[in-house]
Amino acid sequence: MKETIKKAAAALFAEHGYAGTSLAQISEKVGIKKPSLYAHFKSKDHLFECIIQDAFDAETKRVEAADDLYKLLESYLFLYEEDALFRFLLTSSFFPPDFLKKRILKKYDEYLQSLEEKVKMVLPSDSVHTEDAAIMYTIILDSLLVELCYGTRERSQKRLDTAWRVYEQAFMKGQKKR
Amino acid sequence: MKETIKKAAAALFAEHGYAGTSLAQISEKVGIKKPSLYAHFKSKDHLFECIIQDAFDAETKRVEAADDLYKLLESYLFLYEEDALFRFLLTSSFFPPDFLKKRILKKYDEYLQSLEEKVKMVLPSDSVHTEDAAIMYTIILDSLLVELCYGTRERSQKRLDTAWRVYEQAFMKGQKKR
DNA sequence: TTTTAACTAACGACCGGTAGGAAGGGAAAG
DNA sequence: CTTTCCCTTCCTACCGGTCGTTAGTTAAAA
Repeated sequence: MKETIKKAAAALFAEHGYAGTSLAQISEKVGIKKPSLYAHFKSKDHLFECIIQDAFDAETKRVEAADDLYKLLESYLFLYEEDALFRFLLTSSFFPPDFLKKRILKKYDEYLQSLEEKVKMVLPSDSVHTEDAAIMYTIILDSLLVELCYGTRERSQKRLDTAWRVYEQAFMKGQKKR
Repeated sequence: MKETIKKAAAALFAEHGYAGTSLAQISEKVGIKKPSLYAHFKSKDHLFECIIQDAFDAETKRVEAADDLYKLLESYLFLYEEDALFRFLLTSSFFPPDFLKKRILKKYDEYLQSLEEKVKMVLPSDSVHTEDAAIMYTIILDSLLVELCYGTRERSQKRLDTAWRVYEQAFMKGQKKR
């Protein structure tokens, strides 16, 4: 049940934001009455925090498990379409409720850092500009996430293709092409 | 007075979102009572729409007046810090209230298109990959806006530097460096 | 027998919005 | 020049509705 509630709430929070989603909407989507939510979560804030913790954990695992930089980028295309929890993470990071702003910023920082380390690990150590490569990678990722929020799937794919061509040319010369 | 209200509302909407900002907060910030707002705007929706129209108009003008691609990117760094109306545009585009989602998406499309045309105008016509250059430019811009929302000023600047170095190398070889 | 998870009822606070009137300024009429 | 009138802009008081949350109860599970 707890998971059912989190799932429904994540979808609603992702679409309408924290302030724009009411407990009445959540309970209705789950199929229970509003006060019943309090048997599982002690407040709206608490519910939100539980979900975002799940979302960060899942995303961290994904990044840690990745071994191909391009595939990691590409995976976000599917993820955005099919995983409400990921959409929740995205919109809540772009626009967190006030009471979580600081903590989310911190987590985003850690996330960026883990991404940079991942890039430095995967890229050949004889590359001269690994730091630049890491920054450029986060640039591509962030722009991809923005495009996913707005554009069509096709346009996101095109953006990824173009960006990756430039990226390979700049930082992976001589490496095996994917 | 109308302008005073719009200014205060824009700052609040930018920080807390549409649903997270109440008319009571706005009127308090302005220094009048809540019902007085209705002498100037017929509803909360209407107020929001007026502001976002202003914001889009201002941003469109800025892009049209630009003649240097790098300077245009750089200008966003200042803009984000000093212009509440721009921050409003940013957050409202990332996360629009439901009743405006469609219209804002459309405006964003037009905005991207005007940006692409701007890039094609400014870049030398003998460039082979003007289309790629245009897409890559929007990638850099979007990622810069994301970083502005989260990171420090310095990190945004670094991101811009790195991205621009790659961009010049890929699309402006042989052109005068800035 | 204790715990858990659901319910109904209701709370105070706040929401966007309305009614109706007071104060002030500017233009028109005397 | 004064008076009247109107329009704008603000106010106080209040509306119905929704918000997140609590109290108290019930029924089934452990």
